[in-house]
Amino acid sequence: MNDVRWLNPDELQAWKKFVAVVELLPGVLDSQLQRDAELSHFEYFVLAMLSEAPEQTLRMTGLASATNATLPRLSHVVSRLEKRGFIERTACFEDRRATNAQLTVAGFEKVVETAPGHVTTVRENVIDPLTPEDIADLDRIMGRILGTIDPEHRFNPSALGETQPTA
Amino acid sequence: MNDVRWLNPDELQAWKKFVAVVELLPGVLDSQLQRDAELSHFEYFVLAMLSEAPEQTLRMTGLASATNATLPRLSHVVSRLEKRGFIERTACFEDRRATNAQLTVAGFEKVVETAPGHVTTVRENVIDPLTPEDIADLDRIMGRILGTIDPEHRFNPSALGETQPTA
DNA sequence: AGCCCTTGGTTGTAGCGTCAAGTATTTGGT
DNA sequence: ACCAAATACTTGACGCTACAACCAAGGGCT
Repeated sequence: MNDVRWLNPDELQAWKKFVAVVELLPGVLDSQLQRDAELSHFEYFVLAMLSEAPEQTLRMTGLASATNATLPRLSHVVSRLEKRGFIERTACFEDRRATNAQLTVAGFEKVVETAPGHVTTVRENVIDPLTPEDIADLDRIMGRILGTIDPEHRFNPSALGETQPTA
Repeated sequence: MNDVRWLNPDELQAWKKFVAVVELLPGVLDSQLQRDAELSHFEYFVLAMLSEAPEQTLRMTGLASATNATLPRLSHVVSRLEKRGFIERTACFEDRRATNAQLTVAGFEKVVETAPGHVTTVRENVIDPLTPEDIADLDRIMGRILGTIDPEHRFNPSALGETQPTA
């Protein structure tokens, strides 16, 4: 029965800090965006992913992958953003089951004006406290964890090397 | 106006992976605990922190710190766990404003029987994909981030070197 | 003492996410 | 050609969290 491999002290210490960050970071990102743009971090992320897509358009499933979200969650969020005039839903011609989500002009402007404040927050709270080696280590470690918790490879590691206002 | 320091390619790549993990990991932890113990990860964390405390008792504020939670959130969660018989609230004699949360026997047993499955999940998804160097790097990096996003030092880095079923 | 500010905690409400169910279309098998 | 299964998405209900408002008790100050 007791073949459980408990965490050793080093593992436990790292895990506790990691859990704390996972618990606290979303609040930090959300509150800045909520205060400055009345957007949750996830809403911003949806708009940002669309802003980088060709024609500012993505199918719902593709957008869900790009934002690490479930389809129901995305559907609700897109509905809200549609009501606020940032996104439009259009039918997909190749597959009539599918729905395209397209950024409106107002939505694109929203991303452009929101991005600087968001990037600044990310820098202050995550990037700038780290050295270049830390960044490389973080990338490697998160890549390894993603390899296990994202077995379907929903996460798309293809889009690299951008200086655009993704985040 | 445009004094924004955008993320360079390395920073952007690491940030995207980090965000994906922060978005996906809670779901992984929650679903295992929900399935096997009908507990959210946060509920489990509350019980686990109490199980390690002297007398299995902590004041609400202390428990909120230990679990990186706000007081209203904790209050609601403790109410639920109290209804399920895992926690009891008792008055605090030194400060009559305060409330003590104490683990019941049933609550302690719940932690004991739930811990192995949880630790296994943590191992499989986070710890085991990493090398010992990765663990050290993760600890260092999360410590640096915590230093900025947790300025009031709610997070308590004192309790180290345990092999107990914290996680 | 009397006042005010702070601290500790609870409660209500509103908003977001998850889960389950449902619809529409496409695909694959026969 | 037909039917079952899979895919793409939406919807509704329920549960949890954040925020704000609130109450009670302590600590300082005069």
